[in-house]
Amino acid sequence: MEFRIDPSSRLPIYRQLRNQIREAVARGKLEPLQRMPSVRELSRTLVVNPNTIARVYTELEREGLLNTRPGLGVFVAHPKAELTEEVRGQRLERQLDEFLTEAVHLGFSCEQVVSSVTERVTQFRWQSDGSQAS
Amino acid sequence: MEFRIDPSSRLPIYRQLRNQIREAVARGKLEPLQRMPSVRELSRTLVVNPNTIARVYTELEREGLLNTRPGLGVFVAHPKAELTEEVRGQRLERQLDEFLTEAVHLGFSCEQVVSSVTERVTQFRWQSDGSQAS
Amino acid sequence: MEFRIDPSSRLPIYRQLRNQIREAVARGKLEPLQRMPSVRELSRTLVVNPNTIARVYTELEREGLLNTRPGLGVFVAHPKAELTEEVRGQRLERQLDEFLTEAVHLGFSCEQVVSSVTERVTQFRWQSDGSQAS
Amino acid sequence: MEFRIDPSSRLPIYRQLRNQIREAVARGKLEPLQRMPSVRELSRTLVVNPNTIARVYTELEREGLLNTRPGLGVFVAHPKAELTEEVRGQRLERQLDEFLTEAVHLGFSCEQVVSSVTERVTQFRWQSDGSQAS
DNA sequence: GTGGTCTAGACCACC
DNA sequence: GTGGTCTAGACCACG
Repeated sequence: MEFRIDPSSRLPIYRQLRNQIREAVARGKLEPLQRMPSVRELSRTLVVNPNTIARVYTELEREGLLNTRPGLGVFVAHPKAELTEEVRGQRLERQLDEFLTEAVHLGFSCEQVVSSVTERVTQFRWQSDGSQAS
Repeated sequence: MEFRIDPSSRLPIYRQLRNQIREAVARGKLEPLQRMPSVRELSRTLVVNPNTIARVYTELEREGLLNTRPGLGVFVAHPKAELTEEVRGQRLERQLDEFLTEAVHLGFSCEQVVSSVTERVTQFRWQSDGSQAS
Repeated sequence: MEFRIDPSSRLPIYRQLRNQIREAVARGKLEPLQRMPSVRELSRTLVVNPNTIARVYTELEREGLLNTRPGLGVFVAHPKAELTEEVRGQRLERQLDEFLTEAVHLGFSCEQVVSSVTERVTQFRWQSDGSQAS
Repeated sequence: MEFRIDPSSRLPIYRQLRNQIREAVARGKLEPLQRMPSVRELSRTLVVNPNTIARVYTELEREGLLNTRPGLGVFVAHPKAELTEEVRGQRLERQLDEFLTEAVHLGFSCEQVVSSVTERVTQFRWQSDGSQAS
């Protein structure tokens, strides 16, 4: 995996990196048990302070996406959904409305949006249906 | 239209309000030429610093969503998409990937996501197809 | 509320403070909507680096115990349980076993432990029953 | 006895193992005079560095839970509570408050907590009352 | 070697 | 004034 930081972005470095890792996991480009680059290593390659990298890893661990083993390194975790159905539904809806709002203001039509979704959705790693949701 | 500030959100007040206005326009709850509440009025009803409200209006005017007519008030603008086809496509894609990433991590299945979209999409005000921007 | 840091403790400063805040909330000594001391203020009174305080506040916000409003300060949040019943049950059990293990090694009897619990339990702020649990 | 290391735990290996041994003793699954697996043996079965196992045994010997007899192996010690009544009480209280704090934040009710305790308490090996320690 | 903690001090955004 | 981000550099614990 390669990550890239855009220093000219108004988005803080740690958020850029965090988002990229989250997306990579969601796309299956990073798989469970896989080892992440070490804090110092990523720090060197991205030319970013080690503390900033460590912060990203710490946050993603708290979210359950990564596991860190002291002395060994940081690893991609097995997915597990710990949230209530209600909360999960609310969050999906909120994200969806944000997306649709943006799409409207960009001037797209309903059909264009739906077809974008059905097309793009194939690039991600989904739970098999039935497992856990509303 | 009613707007609400959620103090428990980590999102700054001005962004919460800006997002709500953008969404209201996208949903057709605010229509072109409609008058917005004055800065002072909104400031009172939301119990928010007038400077903060003014900032929101200013930003939305820059985005082309609102028009300020000095002495008369602030009005919802007619939509106009000024971006190139390429930029619009990129932005939609980026927003979409963000949404899909979140959906994966929330543990939803592909089918659930697609059905949420097709259902929710009806609540927004879309361009009729073909006309899409320019 | 008063917080105290024991520099001679092997527990990191940020964990000491975090635990104290969590316990204060659980005991009702800190109530929802109440304002927390500012980062800089706590930093001065505890003679601890502001970054360390900020870290505590950030983590507690992510846990849902605190809300931070940029420019205004940090506030105690309204409680909300977002986790699955299953996860909640597992965590309670794990904490309980840890406690009981310690109690055994300290040489207490079953009766002494149960009476300690029933007595001590009154000092905390509980959900009314029925609301949400196994 | 079987011990298991959970890689997805943020707890260092040596602490996971130490806790498991302490809990096993408290539950009576490990009894006084019983022989523990050798350092090399445990190292192989858990796929853990021998130094790490040795460290655990050393620490538990210092705590008085284990006895090492050079050339013979490591054995579970006879329990002996050497602490003063005051210290024991303080420690129990501290552990208990920690447990109750967690329970509150998980959203349990008072009744649920008490019933969990009275139920779970039967799985541990308690001192008969009166004799409590010394 | 790995990650975790802490400090000092800078600069920015929010209200 | 508030909190948020980032850097530099130190020291410690883990395996």
